[in-house]
Amino acid sequence: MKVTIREVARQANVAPSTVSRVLKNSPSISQATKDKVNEIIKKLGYHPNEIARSLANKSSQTLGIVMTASAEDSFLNPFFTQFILGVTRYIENFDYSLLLSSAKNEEDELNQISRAVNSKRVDGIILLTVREQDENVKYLLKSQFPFVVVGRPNNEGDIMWVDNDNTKAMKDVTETLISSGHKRIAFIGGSQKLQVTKSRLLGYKEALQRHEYPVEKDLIIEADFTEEEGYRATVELLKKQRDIDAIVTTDDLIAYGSMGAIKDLGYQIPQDISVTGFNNTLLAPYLSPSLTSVEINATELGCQAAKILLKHICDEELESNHHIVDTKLILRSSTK
Amino acid sequence: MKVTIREVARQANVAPSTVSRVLKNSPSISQATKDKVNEIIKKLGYHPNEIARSLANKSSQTLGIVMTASAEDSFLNPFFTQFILGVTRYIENFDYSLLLSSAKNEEDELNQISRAVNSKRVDGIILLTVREQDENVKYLLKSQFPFVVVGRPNNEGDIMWVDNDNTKAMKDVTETLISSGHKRIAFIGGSQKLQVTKSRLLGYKEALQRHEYPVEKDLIIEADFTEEEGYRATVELLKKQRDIDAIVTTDDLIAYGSMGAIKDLGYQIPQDISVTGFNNTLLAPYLSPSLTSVEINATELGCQAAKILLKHICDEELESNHHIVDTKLILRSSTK
DNA sequence: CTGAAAGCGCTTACAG
DNA sequence: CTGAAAGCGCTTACAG
Repeated sequence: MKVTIREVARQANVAPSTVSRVLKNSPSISQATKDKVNEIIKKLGYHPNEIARSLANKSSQTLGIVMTASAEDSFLNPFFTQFILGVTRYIENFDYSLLLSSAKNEEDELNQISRAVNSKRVDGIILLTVREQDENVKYLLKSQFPFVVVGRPNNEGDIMWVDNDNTKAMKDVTETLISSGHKRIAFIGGSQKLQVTKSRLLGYKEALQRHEYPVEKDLIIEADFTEEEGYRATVELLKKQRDIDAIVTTDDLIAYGSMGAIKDLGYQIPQDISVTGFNNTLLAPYLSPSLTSVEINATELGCQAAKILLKHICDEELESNHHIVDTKLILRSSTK
Repeated sequence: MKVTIREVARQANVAPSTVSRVLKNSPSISQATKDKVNEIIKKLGYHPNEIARSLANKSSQTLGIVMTASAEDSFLNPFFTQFILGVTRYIENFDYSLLLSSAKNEEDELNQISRAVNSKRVDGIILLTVREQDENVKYLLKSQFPFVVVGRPNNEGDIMWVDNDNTKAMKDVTETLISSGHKRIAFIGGSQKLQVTKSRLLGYKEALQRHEYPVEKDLIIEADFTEEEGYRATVELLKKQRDIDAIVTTDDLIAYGSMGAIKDLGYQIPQDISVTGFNNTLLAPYLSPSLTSVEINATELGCQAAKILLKHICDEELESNHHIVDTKLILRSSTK
């Protein structure tokens, strides 16, 4: 037999509204009544129906995440799982849940998002990516629906976001290489249209300039986030240029491809050329040589994204509309 | 201004119940009325409130998954992400959603599960693991709540499950090695208390017996699912035994550790000793030599788990209480 | 083919 | 300190 608030009320000889107040531990209820009601609750094993609660409260106590097409195929990256873990860990303290949906492709993302928004099943949404002209962001802004994005958006002021300090992270990498004696450092990054590439490239340049190294255009090269592209870019680089003694990349997979090219061209890692990755994926410790990379702390990003979004939803004061999560350079055998 | 079914009804000059029927495309509504109502729905951008729907229907149109403690820390395994993807892809065709929660540890799992059950927020639950004496399973059984588990349970008859045919998979691996001329094949597996280890060990034995190879106790060794344990087990094996020319393992990480030990002891892979992994993790293609492994099709497992559970929830006829997902042996350079 | 009414299981403003 | 009533936004059995 199903037990509802009415049944509890009946057996406790009180009104349903009283039971409801006991449930939220309202100060206006006498201790005696609370004890009596709680006893019946326990006896009957009563648990409130959260659907009914959501309807009455007009709040689903749920956040939503749409797995984007791009997030899916990069299974190499533990990012998604770790991020989710950070989110769930944080929100369960507030009795919030996480609703997940997956988009088949880029266009499908908007469907998933609008469904989540319109169905009233979530109180807020976390976007795992931001694009240059982001339709998802535009839609959410127009709908005045609470959301937070992962990654630094163009129009920073308007929306909430969490991200690493990519510029600082890449500056660290480059400066570490400089201080260990590397003289000519190349940069292989993703599309320079991406904000994340821009930021990391900037960090690379800042480090060079700070140490009065020239910034050479020919040492900066674009590659997609694949092994093949890392390989291609590295071959291109090493065929034309001499004296390169380090290559920094913006992704472990690019670095892996790069390492393959370096070996194939007869160089040794790190004796002749040092290589660094980014994102500290599962791969990094298992490559040979193991790959120096940058840990981005995805769990912490998830936690902070949830935190900022939840605060906004609960109308709490936000000190800032964003949060920067620290990175950590993990030194391994691919650098000297 | 929020738009509800009442507002649509008012503007269309019909009753809310009629709008509701139009929404589910009830055959008892005239086409003229449907057209009229649909026009208003479109004009107002009306979307039903799914929370209210759930309450009225007593169905949340949602499945739940609890991330177990063990699932979390094996980030090497893309299993979780792929599985989730399979689930979401399948259920969205039925307008179902996926609710995710994470357990801090083994005991916390039951909390998460009972919360999901009692809150009425999910119509069914997917368990990512089954244990020997599984409290979660007991609880769900007692609650008469729909659920499906990943992995073959002890009391197969009672509950729904999806799994690979681990026995067949390992038999394939072993027979492939036999047919390529390997003479003395060792087995390193996880705890023999685990059903999955038992099944894989059985496959190994069946292959040997079928080809009239002796089953030697000394060639079968237990190790945890870590690199270190794979290393330890392999050293133990190779120190005591001669003429081993292949080692099959039940996990890529064990295989990775094993490969390290083989190299350190001065043997070549695969010339002297072939090695195989299992689960075809992200690692496998990137190791040197790249690792032969067994693809378990986690996405398909997720899809089938969702399918069987959804059918049960919808009271559809189930041909079977379980589903076996095919595995695929991926041959790479670690075997000859 | 359509509508009025009751109900899903809660919450909360109001009254006492 | 507590209760009766109305409401959250839907659905569906019943009546016509």
